[in-house]
Amino acid sequence: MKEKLRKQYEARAKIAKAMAHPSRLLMLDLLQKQEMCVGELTEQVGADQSTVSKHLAILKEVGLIDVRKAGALSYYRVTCGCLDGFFSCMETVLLSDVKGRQKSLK
Amino acid sequence: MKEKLRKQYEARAKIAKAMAHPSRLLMLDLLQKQEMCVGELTEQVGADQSTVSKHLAILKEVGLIDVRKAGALSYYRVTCGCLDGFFSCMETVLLSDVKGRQKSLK
DNA sequence: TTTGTACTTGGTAATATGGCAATATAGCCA
DNA sequence: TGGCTATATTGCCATATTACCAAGTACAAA
Repeated sequence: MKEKLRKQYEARAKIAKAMAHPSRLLMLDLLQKQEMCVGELTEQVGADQSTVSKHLAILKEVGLIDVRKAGALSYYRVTCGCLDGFFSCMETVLLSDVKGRQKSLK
Repeated sequence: MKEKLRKQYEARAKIAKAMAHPSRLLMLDLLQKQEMCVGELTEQVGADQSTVSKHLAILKEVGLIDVRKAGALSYYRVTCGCLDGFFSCMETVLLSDVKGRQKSLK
């Protein structure tokens, strides 16, 4: 059954796609350190509140973040503890990419 | 200097974006196990060869893969060894997401 | 040089994404 | 209830992605 594999890659791609935006990466980074409400995030990100809300919906949709509602406030936080691995791997790729480009310039 | 941080998130987002497609994830998975030429990948992915070639260019652009040319053939391979961490984290998110959804249905 | 194989690149149409403004919804307090 | 604050949703537009076909390049064998 090859169908199942394809669906698995699609599911993974959704997660990667959810992370494929600088604002959302910043938000994940912030929310990993501590939970924050939309207003705080909006200030940090520096975009329109509606835009931030949309980004949050995307991250929540794939399960990367979760909400806790307290009155009129929505506190978001990261659900998984493995994001640091993601980020450090990205840094590795970025660094080796720089090295690779330098080598190819010689 | 907040500018520098923003650029870092943009750089990371490019990597995430490069991975944000099921075919490219499959290709990364395959190329991590062994290097392959475009023809072999095309067969595995099941898309047009030009499409596969473009996906490869995207992955190469961000430094996730590298080429080795042997005559008329182009052998691609993954450059970094930390992709397994990526994939397993994605699985974690997917699993916890399923659990979360089940819980919210109760 | 001609022919064939292996890739890559350019063109194009369909679809998806990202941003802001405007509007809607929800909780709180007077 | 009415008004205020905090979020979420919707509409619309500009831009980005993706896929395929067609055309182009590169290497190799004849």
